[in-house]
Amino acid sequence: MVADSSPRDLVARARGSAMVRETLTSVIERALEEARQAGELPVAQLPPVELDVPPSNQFGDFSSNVALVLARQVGAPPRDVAQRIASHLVTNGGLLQRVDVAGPGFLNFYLKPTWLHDVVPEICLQGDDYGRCNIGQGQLLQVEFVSANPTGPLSVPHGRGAAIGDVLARILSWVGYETRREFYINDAGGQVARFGESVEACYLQLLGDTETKVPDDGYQGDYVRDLARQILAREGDRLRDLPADERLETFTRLARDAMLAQQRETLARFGVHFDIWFSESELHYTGQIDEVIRVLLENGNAYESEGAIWLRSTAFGDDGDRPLVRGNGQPTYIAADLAYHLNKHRRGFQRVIDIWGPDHHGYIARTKAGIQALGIPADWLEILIFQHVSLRKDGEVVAGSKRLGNIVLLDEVIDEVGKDAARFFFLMRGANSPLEFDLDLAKQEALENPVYYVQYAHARMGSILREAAERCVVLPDPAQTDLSPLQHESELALLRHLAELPEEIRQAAILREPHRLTRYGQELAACFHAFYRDCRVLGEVPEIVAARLCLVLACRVALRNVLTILGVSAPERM
RNA sequence: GCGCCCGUAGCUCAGCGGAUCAGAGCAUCUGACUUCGGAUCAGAGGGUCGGGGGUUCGAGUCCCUCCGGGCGCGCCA
Repeated sequence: MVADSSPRDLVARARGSAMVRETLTSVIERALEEARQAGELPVAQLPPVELDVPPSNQFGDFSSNVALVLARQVGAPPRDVAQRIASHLVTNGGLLQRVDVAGPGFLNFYLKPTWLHDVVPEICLQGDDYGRCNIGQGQLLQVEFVSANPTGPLSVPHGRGAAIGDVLARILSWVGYETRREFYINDAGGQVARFGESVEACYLQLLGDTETKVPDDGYQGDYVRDLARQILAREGDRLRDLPADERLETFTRLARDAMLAQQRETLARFGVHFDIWFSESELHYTGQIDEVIRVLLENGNAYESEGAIWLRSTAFGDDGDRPLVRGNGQPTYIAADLAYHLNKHRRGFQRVIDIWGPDHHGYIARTKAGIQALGIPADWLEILIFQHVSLRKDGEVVAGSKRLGNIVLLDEVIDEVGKDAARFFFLMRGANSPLEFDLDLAKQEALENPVYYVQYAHARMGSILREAAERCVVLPDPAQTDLSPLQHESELALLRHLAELPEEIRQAAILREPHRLTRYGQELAACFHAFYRDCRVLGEVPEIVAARLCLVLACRVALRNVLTILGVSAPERM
């Protein structure tokens, strides 16, 4: 049952599959360079080498379209170019077994068959770290998301933003960034004051005041009255007799704190924890907003007109100049936001990603213009917009409109479908696509539900390993086990998927697309279920039992890592 | 009017730095349990990738245009 492994082979194995792409890429790059020096590729600059996994393994383990990309520059038919490259590829003694030129000019690479088997011990060796890499090189990076006004509970769209931000942050830390999650509390503007005013009015009404009404542009929901009741229960009627401005200030503060606490609690049960809660009002009272305005006036990127101060955002590609300070002397939201981003920049973040809802896309141009006006490069800040969320319930689509007052709360969704399903569903679509969240499906404890499908695969892995223990089968050491019995098509397909995890994570990070991992999880689960059907683990001859148990161990590591990144639990039993 | 997003199978959506890209899940139909969890799996039907131009040897994929849907365009945050 022990492999034919000399120590040297084991070393080679341990370096194994995560480096397969890198190794192959450098082999190709070397061939390109040699071909160029031989005068066969007369181009100034060689393109980056892209490796794809072909749709069918009859096209090899990996393929590349470099020849197709180069053909025009070289001025030769793609297949000829491919042939020239292929002739410089070194195949002897290495990873690479064979290269084909196929179709219009693809290079198809066939690797030594053992490369897939080498994946298993490597995964088991790396364990919780399988899938990590270091393209971020420890750069300090911030993801800012949710950042709701503290004037109400979090709703469904906040949930989508929270899931995207949280998982993107985790993905980025997996690829080597030093990542911080930050929540910007918009607690300084007129909205918060109006909210305080609304709560204050309810409070006074509870004390029998029939004169005071909630302002028309105030907040009307039941939660406002609930909050007033809580304050009444805790503080009694003593707030009634405070001087008017002090009373409003008090209610604004109490209301803000209460909503913030509630939002924080909702996020916690959603599995989202922020490193920093940054208060907008801090920017006001520390003079950072005044400073930004002064700087912009001094460097000529702001000017006074019509009694207001304007950001010259048109100088940086925006459609119009934007007010920074109103006629009444109050700074606008943008002024605060620019001060905030300058603050982030000063805190040393090498890159910042803001995740905004669809209603904010109009602010991208002015914000980017603003930071440039402050001397910060436009690409230092990335703004990711996610699209609208609708809910499907009992076959009907629920609008979730704020205007109609029927907003659905994130808490309600978590209550109904649970944290795991909620997170998973929010991440099933690309941020650019509108998302229809099917509550009925998310709630089902059945195979149709993708979350259960994936989690069930994990539970099934656990079940096999438990059953093995029941039967007193000793768990094999993957590094010492001959894995060559893994030859069934289902086993090979599973191995290929396992080998791709690091690349999937890398792509999800580079493209800022967390939804790739929910899809990957579904694919991996599907591969595992197919393997389970085709290949019995226990009760076979010992060599096969050992090899397949190793495969199961590796699958469990990979799937658990995916679920960990998604913030979805990986149950041993269901 | 301007801007952003979307339009791919009956439904919800992947694929969009061109080729090896016509895909997944659900729904529908048909099959598979003395055995590690059938909460599973296999198979089938189903799409001129919104329309039309263009670039290209080659276009869901890039460009233009039109149509349809969603959302934004305050000295609100």
